[in-house]
Amino acid sequence: MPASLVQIQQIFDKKLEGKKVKIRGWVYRKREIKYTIFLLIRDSTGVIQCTVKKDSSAWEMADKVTIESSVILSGMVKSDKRAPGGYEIAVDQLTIVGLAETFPITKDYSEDFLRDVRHLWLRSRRMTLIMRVRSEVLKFIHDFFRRRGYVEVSPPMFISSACEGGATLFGLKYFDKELYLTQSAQLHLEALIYSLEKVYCVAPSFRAEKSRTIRHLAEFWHVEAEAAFTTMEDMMKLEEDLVAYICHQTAKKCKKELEILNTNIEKLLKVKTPFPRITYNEAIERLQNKGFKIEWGEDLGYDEEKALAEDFGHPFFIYAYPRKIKAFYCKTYRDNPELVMSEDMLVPRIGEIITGGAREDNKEELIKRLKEFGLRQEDYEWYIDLRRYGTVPHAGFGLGVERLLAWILDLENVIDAVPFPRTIRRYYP
RNA sequence: GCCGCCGUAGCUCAGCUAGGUAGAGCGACGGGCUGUUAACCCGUGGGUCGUCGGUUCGAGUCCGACCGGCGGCGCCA
Repeated sequence: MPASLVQIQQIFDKKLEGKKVKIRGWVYRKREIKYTIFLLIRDSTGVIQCTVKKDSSAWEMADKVTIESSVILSGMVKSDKRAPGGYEIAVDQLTIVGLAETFPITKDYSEDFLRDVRHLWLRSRRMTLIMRVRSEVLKFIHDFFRRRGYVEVSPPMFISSACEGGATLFGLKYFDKELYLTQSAQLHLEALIYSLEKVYCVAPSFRAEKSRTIRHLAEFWHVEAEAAFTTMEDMMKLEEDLVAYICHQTAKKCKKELEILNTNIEKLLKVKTPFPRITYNEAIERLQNKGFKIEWGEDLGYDEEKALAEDFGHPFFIYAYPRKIKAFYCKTYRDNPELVMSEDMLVPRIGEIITGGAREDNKEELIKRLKEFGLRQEDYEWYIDLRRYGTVPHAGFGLGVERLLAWILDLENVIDAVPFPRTIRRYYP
């Protein structure tokens, strides 16, 4: 009977003991003693020990094979207490698909070195698990929005005018013109609510912030949503529902990955809506009581955010900020124009994971605010048009995927939440 | 942009305080071992000590500049 091609996990799940199987994968470990070669073979589903005896016709190939070589092998599945996981394959046939040169990653490594060989480190168990969870989290995000009637849209990456501060734009040559990489899809999403009403996207945003921290990437994945006939309060409810949904689904569907990654699953299960909400004024008061030297009107620094986050231990909101420390498009409170309807969701250790709020929907107010920020009206005429033709109260938000993942998975740095991180210093591989 | 730390073998590091022939472990290679669990034992190779300059009879070590990286702040998701 010919060996049937299986994935490694099936050998452990389906009790293929006594059956002849064929697997394809990579050599994860190789250990040799006089009459036996042990090969630990990994594929995308798991790792299994394979034994090659000296009298086997596969001996010659097994002797030659190196760590990380790609192979196809077949043999009998046997139960053996000495094998990791309880099963192993007694190999009778081994083909080397790609003989690997000496693999540079060994048991002694530094963070720095792993960043240089990121393209190879992605094969590690740890990175593989993180990438799987990332994939699931993205799926949960799409599931959530679609159930709520949101339409996925595809915003442009090339833009002609800034959304956030102009200093953090990446400029680039666009034919004979100067353009920028987008910092946020928000402005373009706003244009789409006039027909679709509720829209969202998952797309990269690019920011030339010269930040050297564990929570900044020059290219990060941004979940953004925008909805018509919506207030900031509606949006905060949507945000907390989304984050709670992601946490609960991840805890449930990625239990195995979270356990191997040694993640605090309890933390995810404890996430409950509604999240605590404090105003900016309350935040300042709390901080002053804690002894922070901060005055009303100043923006919260990372130390301040961290101190507040420790009080809650869970995601929470700060809202109603001073107008001057938030973006031009934020809508002011009509009864107190010094404050804007802007809100941040913060989590312990990482800080801000979401910023959202109501957008200024009055044409005159918007033009006034553009001037206040020293922006040229002609660069934003298309955006002002959205207030000229059937303006509507609306709100939206942006969520940083890597920051959320870093919090969920207790990662030390957001760079591990993305396969090929781009920071001010790193763009290779 | 400001502040701090780091750079020695393919990898992880010691050597620097107090200048005097370049070291260890892992990996690689060769050998040994009848079941290994990132095996173990014996052996062999492997270095412009980040770069340039200075001090000195002599610099990995002391001094200066530069380059590269990591982290903190600010800014942000």
